[in-house]
Amino acid sequence: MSDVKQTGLSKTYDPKEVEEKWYQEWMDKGYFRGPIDVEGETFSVVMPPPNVTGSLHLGHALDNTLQDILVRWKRMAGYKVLWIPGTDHAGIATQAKVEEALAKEGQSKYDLGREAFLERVWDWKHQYGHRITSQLKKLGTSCDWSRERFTMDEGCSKAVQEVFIQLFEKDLIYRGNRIINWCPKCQTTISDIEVEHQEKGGNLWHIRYPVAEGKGEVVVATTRPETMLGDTAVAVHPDDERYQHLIGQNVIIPIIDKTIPVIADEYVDPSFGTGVVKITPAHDPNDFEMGLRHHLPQVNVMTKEAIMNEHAGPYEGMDRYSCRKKLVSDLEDKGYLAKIDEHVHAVGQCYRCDTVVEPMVSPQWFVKMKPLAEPAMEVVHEGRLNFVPSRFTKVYLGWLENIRDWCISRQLWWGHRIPVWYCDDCDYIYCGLSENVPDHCPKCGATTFTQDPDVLDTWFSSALWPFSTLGWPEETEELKKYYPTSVLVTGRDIIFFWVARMVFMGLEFQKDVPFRDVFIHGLILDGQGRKMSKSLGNGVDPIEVIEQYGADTLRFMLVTGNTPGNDIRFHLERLEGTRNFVNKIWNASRFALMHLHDYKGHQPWGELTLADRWILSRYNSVVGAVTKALENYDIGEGARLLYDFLWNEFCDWYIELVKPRLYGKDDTVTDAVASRQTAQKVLRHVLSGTLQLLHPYMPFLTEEIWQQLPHHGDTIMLSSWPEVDPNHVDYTAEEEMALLMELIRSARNLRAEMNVPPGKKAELILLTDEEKAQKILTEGKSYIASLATASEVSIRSIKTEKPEGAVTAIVQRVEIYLPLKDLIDIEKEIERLQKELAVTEKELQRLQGKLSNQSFVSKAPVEVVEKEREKAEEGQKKKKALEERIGALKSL
RNA sequence: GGACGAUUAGCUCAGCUGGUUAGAGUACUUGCUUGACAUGCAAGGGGUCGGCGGUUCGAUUCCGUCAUCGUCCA
Repeated sequence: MSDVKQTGLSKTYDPKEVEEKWYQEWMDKGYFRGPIDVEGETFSVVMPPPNVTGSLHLGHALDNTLQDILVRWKRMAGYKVLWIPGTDHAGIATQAKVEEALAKEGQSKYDLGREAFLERVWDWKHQYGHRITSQLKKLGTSCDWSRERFTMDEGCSKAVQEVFIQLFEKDLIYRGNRIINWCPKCQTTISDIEVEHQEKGGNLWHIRYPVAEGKGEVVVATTRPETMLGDTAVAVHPDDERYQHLIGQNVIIPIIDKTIPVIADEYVDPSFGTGVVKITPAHDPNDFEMGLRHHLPQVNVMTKEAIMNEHAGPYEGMDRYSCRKKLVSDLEDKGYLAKIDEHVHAVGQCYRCDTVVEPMVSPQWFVKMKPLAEPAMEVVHEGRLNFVPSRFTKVYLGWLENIRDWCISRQLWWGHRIPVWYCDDCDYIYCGLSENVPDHCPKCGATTFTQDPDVLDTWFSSALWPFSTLGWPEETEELKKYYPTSVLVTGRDIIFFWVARMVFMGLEFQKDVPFRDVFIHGLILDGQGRKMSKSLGNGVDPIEVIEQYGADTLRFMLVTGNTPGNDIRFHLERLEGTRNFVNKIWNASRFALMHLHDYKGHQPWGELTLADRWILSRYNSVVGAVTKALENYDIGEGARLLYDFLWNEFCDWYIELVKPRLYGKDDTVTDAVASRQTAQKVLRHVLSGTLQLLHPYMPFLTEEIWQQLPHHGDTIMLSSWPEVDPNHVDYTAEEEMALLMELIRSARNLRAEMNVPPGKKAELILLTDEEKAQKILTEGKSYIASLATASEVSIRSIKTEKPEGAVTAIVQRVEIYLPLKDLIDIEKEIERLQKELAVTEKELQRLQGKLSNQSFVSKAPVEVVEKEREKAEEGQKKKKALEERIGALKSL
């Protein structure tokens, strides 16, 4: 009678209850907390803070799964781990949401006023700010929630002020009247990288500007005719022979009859349009620079709403596009329009609302980038900062090399207020903490100051995230212990926005990189390869996926079959495959548990069978390979290795091989009890270790099973990461099993081709003269019998008489005979063998061709040549055996 | 205009520093209620690795070039 007990586990795994239970347990026990007073090597990560009012999308799910995998792995590997979570106040996005809500009540933020409006935003934050973090918990993220931060909490705000003040004092922050990108809809400036350029079909209008003195005209090409109202010059290239005579003269802007000079500047591209360009310093960044070089006035012709203003003469009050239309038709009527060409050009749009951005001159705050960018580039060259994959280094460096000053002021209410006060009576500026605003202006003695109304770019506070979350500007233990962080995991779309800025801020304020590695992953696309977006409606809600399939399935699926940095197409079918894998592990574990109820933790291994030695060796190799994959950030590769090992080697082979021993039905062993105990030990060891390797990927499932297996410790989370055990590396066992597996497959193939009913046991005769093979066959006889459904397996010498009425296959110098008596059709069998012979001959030919190539033999490494030679020999023997068999059948 | 990535089985993707008979999942075909699992088992079919050159004894892998698609920058 067998020692099988029911486990009480259901046939299919139900993630829901399991996941909630374990997450709660981990939280209650404080397993996620970053230790402070414990010595040891550290591993720290700051979570890219999602928008506080947002909800979890697949991008977050991927990003945080990757972080969680690294974090859980390192924690098991004995590192002192700190993973800080948090959320971002997301200036424009959040403000827009609250404004939207207000609009539904028929109100605007101006109706409320600044203070009341901010209260509303805080209310909103308190109400919805926990949604995304609770969603992250469903995903299984093991971050230290006791240290959760928010970019506008007290500490982060303090850091922001401190950084602003220090940069101001170092002259790295300045206020300037410069050209910025203005979003007429959001009513704020945005930085250069917040402008998205889109190719759009437009026109190139050629406009005649009459020469002021004397006769003639110049024709100017422009994509934005309405800005001509703000022209303060036209420019030509200094070497352009066509226009030499005009340099220094004046031309007249049509319609408004304004006289402006013709200037010469290297910047002008003589081959573009007519080689004469209009210069509008107030509405174009390049013209702005040129205007500075030539001391041209700046004429702003638009309001903040992009409505033409008083400088637009007859067009005052029109929006920029109606103005364009009207102006063009007026020019045409008056004969000033030379021609219209079709022209594709890049139009800058607001990343938030897609409104076409208007370059404008306006007083704003800027960060001087050159001195900050230099060290941020150096650390990469010095190897102190690494990008994974490395190709992203170029993207990062390229941006920093061509960087322009960063406009950090935003005309919003929600955000970090700029810590600057202006004297109401003179031009004195105070920059510092609010509690230290002077009573009297040191310059004029006035007693009233007004704070700058603007707030800072959200990315300004995000840039400080790696040290503000650790408590800076206080000198905290966290900061000492965990800065710099180990790795930043983020999408490739925010290298500029965020990564680069964290690096220079970290270098400036901590004198060290904020993280040593930057692990960049791709974006998640829909099945057709399109970006997921609200407007397309092709988004997939990770929470729905978790509810349907479980977090482990989602996590594993997201990181499988993908290489670092590459985009991922999201296919629902892939979820099913992963769910099946989860279920497979569940059932393999059920099997193990059925046979482990009486497991006593038997001390010695006992006598290991070939199958035991094989699976232990394979398991060991997987331990090494998975660890190495993780070290290289090859998360997908690690997942693949575990999938293959568990499904193919552990389930399909080892469990099948070990069944007779566990059921006590292996009559080939002398001591059935001892054999069973060894099997139990190996089964538990390998399964338990594999679950540990899998834990970073599938935290919930692995914990659930591990808890039921015989184990030491309270949680798999804090169990020690498996290490390679050299005693279990056994290449001989791997080789021997490989032969047996091949034989079994081959025998099964014969049975299938001959339509032997699956349940019917049939005799197998194996012939070989190889001593080694004979030994292996003898040892593996019972495996062959059980897995190839053989009634009897006889092993004989090739020289003995060949079985009659049998079908044949040849595997590595072993001839397999499946005697079927009269059932076989000799003609058909000859045909089958001839097919096989043809394949063998073809391969042999290829090998012989290679070996007879003198340069191959002399130039290729010896091992390679030797390997080819062995294969050729093998093929030769197989060929001979096949020919003999065919000959024998023919002579019947 | 510049840079980067992709192009491998019907579909989705692996394939590290050049030597495997080019792999997986899925789909497909055939047969199976085999005492863990039909979310499963077994056996199979399916690819001139985008085109053209080059380096090499040998190229899916390295180099050049072109094509198509995508992304970023200007």
